[in-house]
Amino acid sequence: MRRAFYDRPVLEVARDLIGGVVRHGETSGVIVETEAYHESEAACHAYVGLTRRTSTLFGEPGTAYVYRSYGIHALLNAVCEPPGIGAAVLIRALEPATGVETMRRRRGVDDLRALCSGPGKLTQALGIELDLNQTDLIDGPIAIEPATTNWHGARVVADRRIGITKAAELPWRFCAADSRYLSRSTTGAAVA
DNA sequence: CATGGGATTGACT
DNA sequence: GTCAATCCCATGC
Repeated sequence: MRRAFYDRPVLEVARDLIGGVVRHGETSGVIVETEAYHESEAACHAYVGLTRRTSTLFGEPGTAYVYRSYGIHALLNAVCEPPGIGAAVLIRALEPATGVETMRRRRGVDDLRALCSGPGKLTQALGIELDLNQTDLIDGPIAIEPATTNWHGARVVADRRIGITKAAELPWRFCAADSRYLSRSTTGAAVA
């Protein structure tokens, strides 16, 4: 993607990333699930304002925000909106594409559907750790490529975000309808 | 400096 | 369905 792709309202970016391809080294997968986070709502890390932790979120759009969750997992986000606004899209699930054997080795499981069907799983499968926080998604080790033509027009459904206690009512989770590689099934309605 | 809380996962009842 | 693992970092004394 070009930087301008991320320099837009985070909800639009979250929806438009469905079908895109995340690549790190030889491993890659098609994005089938995302969530949007914005400084205006309490579930977003940037809600507390500018701190050492959140400085990445307030930086250049098209930057990777990688942080540790529950002391165990690394979670990957794409920073959005202009500098000074804290917003990002959490990449929650991928359909494995390339480097599948490497993913299986890193994950310690064989089932294709278990490799990247969760935000902590996909970072493990792609070998993404905290040292990649703040790296550039336009010209850095992690790349996000546009959707291939067969993903254009793919149906997207919106739903409530998963695993949060604040602002849980917002329908800011976006999923490829009928994908078999989601972290959880959906109940939401189709999005334009 | 001590404390508390997670944008999760996998193992177990 | 329940629950512990484990660490970064914000906050408060």
